[in-house]
Amino acid sequence: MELRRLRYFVTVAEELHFGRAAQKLHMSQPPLSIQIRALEDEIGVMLLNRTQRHVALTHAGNAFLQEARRILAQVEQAVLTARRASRGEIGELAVGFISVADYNVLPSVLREFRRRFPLVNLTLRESTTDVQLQDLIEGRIDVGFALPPVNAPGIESVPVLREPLIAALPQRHPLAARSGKIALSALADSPFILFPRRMAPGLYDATVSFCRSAGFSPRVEQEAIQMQTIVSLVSAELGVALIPESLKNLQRTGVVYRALRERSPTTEIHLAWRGGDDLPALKHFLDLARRSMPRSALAPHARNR
Amino acid sequence: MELRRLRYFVTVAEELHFGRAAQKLHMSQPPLSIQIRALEDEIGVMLLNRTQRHVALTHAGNAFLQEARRILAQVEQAVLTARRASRGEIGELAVGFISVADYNVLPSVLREFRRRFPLVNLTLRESTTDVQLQDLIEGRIDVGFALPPVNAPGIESVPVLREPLIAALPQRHPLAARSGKIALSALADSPFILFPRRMAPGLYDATVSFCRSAGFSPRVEQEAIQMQTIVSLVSAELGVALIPESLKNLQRTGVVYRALRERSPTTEIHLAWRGGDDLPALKHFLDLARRSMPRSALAPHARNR
DNA sequence: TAAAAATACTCCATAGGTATTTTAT
DNA sequence: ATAAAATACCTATGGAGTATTTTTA
Repeated sequence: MELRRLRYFVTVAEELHFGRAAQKLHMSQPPLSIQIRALEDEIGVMLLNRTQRHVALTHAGNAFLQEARRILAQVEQAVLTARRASRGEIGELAVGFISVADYNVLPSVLREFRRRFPLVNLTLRESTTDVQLQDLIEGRIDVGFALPPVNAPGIESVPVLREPLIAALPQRHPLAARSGKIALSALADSPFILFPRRMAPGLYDATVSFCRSAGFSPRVEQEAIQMQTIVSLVSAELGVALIPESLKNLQRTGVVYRALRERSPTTEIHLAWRGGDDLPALKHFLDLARRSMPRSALAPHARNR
Repeated sequence: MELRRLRYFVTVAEELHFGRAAQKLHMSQPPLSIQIRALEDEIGVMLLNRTQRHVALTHAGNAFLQEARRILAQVEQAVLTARRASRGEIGELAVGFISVADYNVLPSVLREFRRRFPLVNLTLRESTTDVQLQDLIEGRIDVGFALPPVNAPGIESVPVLREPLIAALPQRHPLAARSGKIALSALADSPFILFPRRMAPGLYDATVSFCRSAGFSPRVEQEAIQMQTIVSLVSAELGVALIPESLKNLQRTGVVYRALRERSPTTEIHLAWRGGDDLPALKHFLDLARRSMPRSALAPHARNR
C-alpha cells in the first residue's frame, strides 16, 4: 500500500471519471486505471463500479474514501508537526525555579512564552538551587531559575535578574514606625534571619560583608531555606532579614519592608541549562528570559562558565 | 511522501541502527540510508542525529515518529474498514415500517440484526405503505415493512409475516362478556371500523369478502390509517374491527380481543427493497428477515414481482 | 582499529507514456 | 457512432543491490 494509490483513488472518487482524474493528476488515463485496479486487488475489494459510461463508488469505496482522505490529511499534519517541533514551536519543556523567582522573573517570562509558543507544554517544578542542578543533570528539568553560583559540569547559566536587598522588619520594630530609607547600621543589635550558607553562599556572603561594611557582624538567630519562611519568622518577631527587593510583593501582616540608605549589594537569579541540550523550545525560552532582563543590568557582567 | 519511507523511518527509529533496521526490512543498509535521507529532505527537517556510532531521534524525529505510527495504523484500519463495508458489516441502513410491524416482526428482526451487525447504523422511520414506496424509490429508506400489494417499478418484495384476523370489541359489546372464539356473523349488526381501501386494498377486500362469506356486508362507520387509531375508536365504542392477530399485544382499556370461529383470511406484511440495490448490509437484513418467518408459512406462496 | 553510516555504481521492477481495442449507450 | 475504460507494449525513473570509502570512538 502506497500513498500514491490513495491519492489517485481520492482523485478518481472526486471526479468519478478516469480521464478527467488523470488530467488533474498530470498523467495519462491507462496507468491511472492500472493503479486503481492494483489498489482494489491489494485490499481485495471493489471500490468503484465502472459501467463503461459511468464510474460510481461502491459502498466499500465510499468507506475507504473517508479513510483515505483522513490519512492524506494526517500525512500533511505529520510533516507540519515535524517542522514545528524542529522550530521549537511544539514539544515539552520542564522548568525548575526557586520560590523567589515566583515573585519576579518567572511570571512574566512564563506569560510571554505561553503567548508566543502556545503548543509547547510547560511543566513547572519548584525546588532549591542544588536540587535543580541535580534535576538538570538527570533530565528531570530542562531549564531552571536558580541562585548563583551555578557550578556543575556541562551546565551553563546566565543572570536574568539582579536586584538590591531591602530590610524586612517586624511591625513593632522601632525602625518600622518611620517611613523612608533606613540605615543598615541601625539593625546592628537586631537578631538576623538568613538563608543557610550552603544553599546560597553568594547571598550569604554578600549579606554578611554588607553588615561588616556598616560596622557590625550580624547575629544569626535563625536560618530558613525559603524566602516565605524567612518573612514568616520576621512576622513572628524572631528577627530582621535582608531580602531581595521583589519579595516586598509578598504582603504579610506584621512585616514591613524598608529600603536601605547604603548602596546594597545585589542578589542575582540565574537561568541554568544543559550546555549541549538541543531541545528546540529551550532556545526560545533562553532568548525570551534573557530579554526579560534590562540590557543595562546585564551588560557589565560576563556569563558564568 | 510515500508510506514506504514512513515504514522505513519507523523501523530505523525503533532499532536506532541502520544495519539492524535494514535486516528487519529485508533490505541492505545503503538504500535504507538513502530513503531516510530523502525523507528528511522532503520534510526539510533532520529526524535522526547520526553520530557514526550512535543513531538518536531528534525532537522533531520523535514527534514525527508518533504521527508516522498513527498513519500506518490508520492505513491498516482503512483496509479493514473497506473489507468490512464490502461484507456489509459496516455502514448505514434506513428501514421504513408500518406501525403494525412494530407489534410483530420488527422488534425481533432489529434485535437480531443489531446483535449480528453491530457496526451497521440502523435508521428507523415509521410511515404508511405508499409513503414507504416513495421513500424507497427516492432513496430515503433502503428497505421497508409494508402492506401488500407492493407494486412499484424496480421494487421487489417478499412476505415476512402472515397472520389471521381477530375481532376487536368494545368492552361493553354483548359478545365481549363471553370468553372463547366468537362467530363473525354475530358482528353483522355492529358498525365496522376499517383501514381505508386505498391504503391497504388487500386487507380491505379480504375483510369485506370475509364478512360476505359470513352472510353480511360490513357497515363501515369510520376509517383510520393507523392500527392504534382503529383500536382507539373501538375503545370509544364507535364500532368493532377486524385486525391482525399480533395487535392483541396492544393492550388498551375498554377493548377486548376475540379470535374468530371461522377460518379467517390472513393478512401479510411484506418486506420491500430496490431490486438493483447493492447495499451490502441490505443482503444481510433481507436474509435475516426472511428467516424470521416460519418456513412452513412462506413455502406455498411465490414472491411478488 | 573496528563498527557503522555514507558514497559510488549498477541493475531491474514498476510507474507512466502511446497506440489501440473493447464495450455500452 | 461515440465516449470512456481496458489492454498491449514500450520507456525510463527511481528504488535496491554490491563494493567501497569515510568517520569517530
